[in-house]
Amino acid sequence: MSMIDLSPPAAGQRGPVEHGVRDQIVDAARAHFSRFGYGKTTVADLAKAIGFSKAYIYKFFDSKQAIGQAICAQCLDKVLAGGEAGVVEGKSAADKFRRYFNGLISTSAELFFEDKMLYDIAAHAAEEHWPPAVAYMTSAEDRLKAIILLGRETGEFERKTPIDETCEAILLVMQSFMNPLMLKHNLDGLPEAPTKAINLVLRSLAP
Amino acid sequence: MSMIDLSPPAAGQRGPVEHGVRDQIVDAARAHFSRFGYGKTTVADLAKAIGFSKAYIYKFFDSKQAIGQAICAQCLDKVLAGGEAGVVEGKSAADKFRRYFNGLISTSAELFFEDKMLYDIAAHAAEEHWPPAVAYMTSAEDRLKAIILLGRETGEFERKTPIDETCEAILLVMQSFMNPLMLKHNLDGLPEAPTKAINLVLRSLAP
DNA sequence: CGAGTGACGACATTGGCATTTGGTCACGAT
DNA sequence: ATCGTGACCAAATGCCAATGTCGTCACTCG
Repeated sequence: MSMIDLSPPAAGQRGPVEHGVRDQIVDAARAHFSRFGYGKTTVADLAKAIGFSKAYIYKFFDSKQAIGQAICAQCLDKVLAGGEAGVVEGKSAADKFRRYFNGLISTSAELFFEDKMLYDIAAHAAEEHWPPAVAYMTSAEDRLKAIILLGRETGEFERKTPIDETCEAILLVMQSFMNPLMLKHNLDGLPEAPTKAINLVLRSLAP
Repeated sequence: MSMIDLSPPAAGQRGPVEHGVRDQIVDAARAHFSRFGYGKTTVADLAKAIGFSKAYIYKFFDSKQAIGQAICAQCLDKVLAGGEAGVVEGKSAADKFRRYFNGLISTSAELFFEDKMLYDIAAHAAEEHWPPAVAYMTSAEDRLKAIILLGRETGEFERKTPIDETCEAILLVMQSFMNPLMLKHNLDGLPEAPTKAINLVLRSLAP
C-alpha cells in the first residue's frame, strides 16, 4: 500500500521545501487543529508549540490557510489510501470498484467520528474549492478510470459509453458520499445507503 | 397540470384551518421572506402588514418557524409541479424520467436564481429535516416509483431489482441535484452535470 | 362567546469598543 | 549568507450592555 502524494506543487508553501522545521509546523498544526479546531488555534500557538517565533513560520508557509491546506491534504491522502487499500483486495473490477468506494467512504466517516475538527477542515476545503480538495477529486477520478478500464478489458463492464463521461457521471452521483461537505448530511444512511448507490452504478456499468 | 398538495396534516398550524386571515398571513410572509429573508423579518412585521396584532398571528400558527414551513411547502410544491409538468410531456417512461428530473432541477435552480431568499428557506428545511422537506422527498419517491413501474410494464426498464431498492438508490444518487441544500454546491455544472447523472441512472435501468 | 390585543418575561441579536490575530519588514546574531 | 526575531499595522474577533424578538396570557370589546 503506497501512499499517494497529491501535493507536489504544494501551493501556499515557500522557503526550503525539505526542512525539519516545516515538519514540526505541520505536526504541531495537526495536533492543535485536531484538539481545538482550525479557527481556535492561532499561528502564535503553533509558534509557541515548536519553540520559534511567529514570524519564522511565515518563512515556510504563505498564510495560516496554507497550513490548513497542508493538514487537509494529509487527511484527504488518508482517505484516498483507505480507498486504495480496498482496491488491492478486490478480485474482479466490480469488486475493486465496490471496495474502492466503501474504503473512501468508511475512511471519511471514520475521520468524521474520530477527528471531527480535522473533518471540518476537509469539509471547508470542499466548500471553498481549496487545491487539496480539487486534487482529491482528480486523484479519485484517475483511480476510478483505471478500475473501469480494467473492467472493460475483462469484459465485466460495458464499452459503449465514452470512458470520460462514465467516470464523470459516477463521480457526480457518488458525490453525496465522497464529498466531505455532503457526506456530513448523509451519515444517517451509513453504511446501507452508499452500498445501494454503488449497486446502482454497477448496474449502469453492466455490459 | 394538477398542483400536488403535500401539506394536509400541515404541522404547526392551529385555529381555524380555512380562514382568510391565515391566507393573509401566508401571503404577507411570502412577500416579506422573499424580500428581506426569513431571519430579517419579524412576526411583528407580518402583523403590521396584515393590519392585526402580533398576538393574533399566533391564533393561526404555533410559531414563526411554522409560518416558514408553510412558505417552504409552497416552494417545494412548485418544484414538484415543475417535475410533474415534464412527466406529462414525456412519451416513453425513460423520457418521462428524464423530463421529471430535469423539471425538478431546473425549477429548483430557477428558484435559486430568482428568489434566493426563499431558496435559502428550502435549503434550511432540508438541513433541519423540516416536515415539508421530508414530504417533498416522499412525494418525489412516489412519483418516481410510478414512472419506473410504467417503464417496467412497457419493457423499457429491467425488472430484476426490487422496486423499492431501485427507487431508493435513484433518490440517493440524484440527491446532489434534488436536495436544495446540495444543489447549491453543484450549480456550476448545470445543466450538463444532472443530464450525465440521469443518463447513468437510465443505463442502470436498462433491461 | 369569539375576535382581537397590550403588556410582559425569557431569550436572541446588535452595535460599538477593546483586544486579538494574521501577516510583513527591517534588523540582529551567527 | 542563513537563521531567526521583536515591533508594528490593518483587519478580524470577542465582549457586554442595550435593544429587539418570540411567544404567552389575562384581558377588553362587541
